[in-house]
Amino acid sequence: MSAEQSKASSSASSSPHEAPQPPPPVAHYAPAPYGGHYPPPGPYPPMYAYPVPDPAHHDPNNPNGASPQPVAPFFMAMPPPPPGMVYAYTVPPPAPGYPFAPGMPAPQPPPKPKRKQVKMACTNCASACKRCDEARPCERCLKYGLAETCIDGVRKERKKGIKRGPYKRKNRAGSGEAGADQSEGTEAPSEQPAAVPPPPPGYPIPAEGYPFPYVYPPMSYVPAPPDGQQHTEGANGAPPAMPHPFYPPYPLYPHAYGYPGAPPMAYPPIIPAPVATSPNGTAKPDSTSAPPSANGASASSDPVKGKKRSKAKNGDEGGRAFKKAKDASQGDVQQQHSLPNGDADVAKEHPASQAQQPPPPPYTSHVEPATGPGPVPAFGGPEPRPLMAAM
DNA sequence: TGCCTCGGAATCTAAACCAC
DNA sequence: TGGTTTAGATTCCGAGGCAG
Repeated sequence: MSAEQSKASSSASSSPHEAPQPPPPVAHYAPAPYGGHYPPPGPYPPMYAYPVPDPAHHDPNNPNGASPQPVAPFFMAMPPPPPGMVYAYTVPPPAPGYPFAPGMPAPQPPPKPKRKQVKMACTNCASACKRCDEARPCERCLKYGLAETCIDGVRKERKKGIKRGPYKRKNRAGSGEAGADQSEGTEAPSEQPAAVPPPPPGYPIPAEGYPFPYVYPPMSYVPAPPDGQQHTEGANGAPPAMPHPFYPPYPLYPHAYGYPGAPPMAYPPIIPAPVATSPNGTAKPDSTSAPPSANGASASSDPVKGKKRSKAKNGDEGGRAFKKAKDASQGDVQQQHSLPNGDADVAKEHPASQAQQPPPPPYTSHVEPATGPGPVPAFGGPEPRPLMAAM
C-alpha cells in the first residue's frame, strides 16, 4: 500500500503536469554585507536538532518505557541571525513533550498535507479505490499486470440546469485572497503565523513550501555598507536587490527536526528524520508513507470512529466469495489473474509485489510539486544531517 | 495476522451566478 | 466577459472485518 502510494506519487510528481521544480535559487551568503561580521567568528557549538538521547530519559512516544531509538543526532552549527534580520517564518513546533522556547507560538496540530488527485483514475484503480497516476498504464496496473485494461474511465457529465441559492460572498477583506486560495487549495492565510511580517519591498517572497525560513531585514533596516561601499539600493531607499535573501535556519529550540516521534511538521513539509515507529503508531508521521502496522494499531486507534460496512457496494462484486466465484468462472478474463478490482487477486498471485516492496521514502508523497519546490530527498542516514547544500 | 473492502472525507472541476 | 461561488463528480485514505 504505502509502497504503491509512494511510487504512484513519485511518478505523479514526475509527470509533465507536475514536474518537480528545483528549489529556488539560493543566494550564497556573502560574509560581509554589514559593517560587522556575519556570521560571527566561529566555531559554533553544535546545535542538536533534538536532545542527545539520555539513557535516563523515557521517550513519551515509547510507552513501554523503552529508551529512545539510538538515532544519531544531527547537529546544525548555526550562527544566530544577522543583526537586524528577522525570520520570515517561524520554526516548526517542537516534538511532543518538549517545552517551547519563550515567545514561540502555541503548538498547533500540523496541518495535513493536501491530497493530490489525478484528473482521471483508470478503471482498475477507480474500482479498487486505489491511487492512480496520470500515466497509462498506471503504476498500479503495471505492477499488477493490468496494463492492458488500464484505461481511463468515462467521466460522467455534470448535470446542467441545477439552480443555486444566492451566493455568499466570501470575506475578501484580506486583499482578495479568498478566491485565489480556493482555487489553489491552500490554507496559507490560516497557517502562516500572523506575526510574520511581509517581506520588505524588493525582497523576494519565498516559494510556497520552501523548507527553510527566509529572513528579511525589518522594514526599516538597511544593512550598513561594508567598508564604506555605496549602497546598491534602488530608488526611494529601497533595500538593495537581494544581496542575500535568507540565512540558514536557526533552530530556536534544539529539537526542531528529527526527534523520534516528532509529528509531521507544518513547516517545512520535508525531510523526515529516521523515525522510530513506535509500537502503538504514535510516531507514525503519515500512514501513507509508513507500512501498515502489523497489529492493526492504526485501525484500532480510534474506536469511536466506527464505520459501517456492507459486503457489497451497490450490489457489485463486493465480497470475496463473489470474487472467488468470478475468478473460477472467468479465469480467462483479465489475463487470467485479475479482476478489475485488482488488489486482491493480484496480491495473491504476486505476493512478492507487495511484500517485497522497499519501504517508501517518507514524506515524498506529500510534497506539493505544483506549488513548491521539488521534493527534497529524505535524509536517511544516521550520520549528522548535512546542512543545506546551498548553504 | 495480514490483507481486502468500501465508507466517506478530500479534492477536482465545471456550471451557475455575479460584478463590471 | 471574466471572476467567483457552488455543488456534483471523482479520487483514494484508512479503518473495519474477514480469510487463511
